Amino acid sequence: MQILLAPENQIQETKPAREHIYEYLRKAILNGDFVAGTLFSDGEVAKAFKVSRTPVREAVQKLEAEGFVIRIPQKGNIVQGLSLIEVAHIYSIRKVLEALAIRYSIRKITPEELEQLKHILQKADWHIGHDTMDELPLNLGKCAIEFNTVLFESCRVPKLADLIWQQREILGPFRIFQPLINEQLGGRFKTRHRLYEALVKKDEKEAVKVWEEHLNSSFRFWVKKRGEGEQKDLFYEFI
Amino acid sequence: MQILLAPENQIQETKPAREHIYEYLRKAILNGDFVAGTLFSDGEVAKAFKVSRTPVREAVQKLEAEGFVIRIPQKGNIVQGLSLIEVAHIYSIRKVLEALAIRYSIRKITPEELEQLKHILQKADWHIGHDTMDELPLNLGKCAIEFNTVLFESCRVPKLADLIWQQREILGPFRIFQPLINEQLGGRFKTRHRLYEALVKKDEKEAVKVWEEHLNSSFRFWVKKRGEGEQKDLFYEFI
DNA sequence: AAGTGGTCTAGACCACTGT
DNA sequence: CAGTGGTCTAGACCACTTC
Repeated sequence: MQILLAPENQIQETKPAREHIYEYLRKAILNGDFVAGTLFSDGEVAKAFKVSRTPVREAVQKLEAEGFVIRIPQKGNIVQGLSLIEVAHIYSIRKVLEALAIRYSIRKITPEELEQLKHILQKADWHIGHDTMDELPLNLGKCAIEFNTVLFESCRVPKLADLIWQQREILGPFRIFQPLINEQLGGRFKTRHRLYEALVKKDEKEAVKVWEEHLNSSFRFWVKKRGEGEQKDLFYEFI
Repeated sequence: MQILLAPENQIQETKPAREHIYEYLRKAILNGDFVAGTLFSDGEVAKAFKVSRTPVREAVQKLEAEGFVIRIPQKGNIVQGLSLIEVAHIYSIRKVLEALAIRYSIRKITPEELEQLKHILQKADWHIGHDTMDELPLNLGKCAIEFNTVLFESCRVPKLADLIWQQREILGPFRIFQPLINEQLGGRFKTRHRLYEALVKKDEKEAVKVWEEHLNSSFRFWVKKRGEGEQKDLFYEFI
């Protein structure tokens, strides 16, 4: 795989090598540096990282378990891509999981967490008012992640939060976020404001509805961005 | 861990050793042979299986990723138990995931699959009519698994089916099934009959409702079986 | 200081691929 | 039948614990 450049970030930390490798490969896939369909072997990676093949194999096994990579017996590892249909499926799964999380949050969120959410929203508003067009997407992205982190923690169901992040990460946080922000700017945070209000009022129906709409529009954006005329088939795939 | 007996099933197949070990440990945990809280090290297992520590480590890493085991840095691996609260969470997650699968199935199930489901139900009825009390639980259990397999395949969303089986397996298929069958015998399959009818009629609301009730009663059974007076706290945990 | 556990390396071995 | 890829072993090394 000529794609993989030797990583300068060979920061010798205390973390096990397989974790470095795992994170490096995962990021590369999510960023799209590592194009879907690319074939690579453990040996190549081992050489690039100057380690033996064992830690690489372990890293790749983890990636395989999470669906980022497919290991084909005597061929090598293939970077997994996502068809639009699979994206639709993931969004459908996210809708039910995140709706469940919100229903838990309504019951369990603490006043402190509500305060934190409010604070993050204020920060986002400040950025919208003061940032240059260059900085804004990045900062707003950070705020969104902070908001979601607090939100999904507040449900107090760790396993559910894990599942949600797992699904979210498959979609790749970076690939889509920049242009999404540019296009929909404030909209993203208006829905978060509405969600916040619903959480304060403990209005479960409204909270779930807001968030589902949020995800619907997020998915519509995906379709628009890389729909290859196949939108019609998606009717049965996104529910 | 004095618990682990040397496995007689050292069936030298073509499968990698780590898979054998993974499956062995996983089954042992699910069966309850491997009591929650047990501490063990890779080395012990390696010795018991007469392999080196590398494949064991890889097997345990996989178990850790799936939440069956926790690896504690300089201590060893601990078999993960489930509190009743966590069981409640898993049932809540299962409800939304399986409901989604059924909504997909309503749209996508093929006539052949409906035929298969019908056939499995007939087989189950036959067992209820003809089996001895000894055989019945096992056979009915097999039918249930067959039914579920066809059902969750029929949604045509592989990732969703994976997630569902993953959640189901955490609960341990064996630990609970025997007594459950004995107690509720035909009831389990009455709900499956009703689900089948709803699928035929493409009645989404009814299908989802039937299945959610099915899971509710399944969870109630868990609580009854090992509720340690903490039922009250569960009110907020199972939704 | 000895012991235990975790990680990695080097290299052997085997299975499959592809001329 | 050489080449590549996947798996495992033996053993070294290091970190942390325990006495």
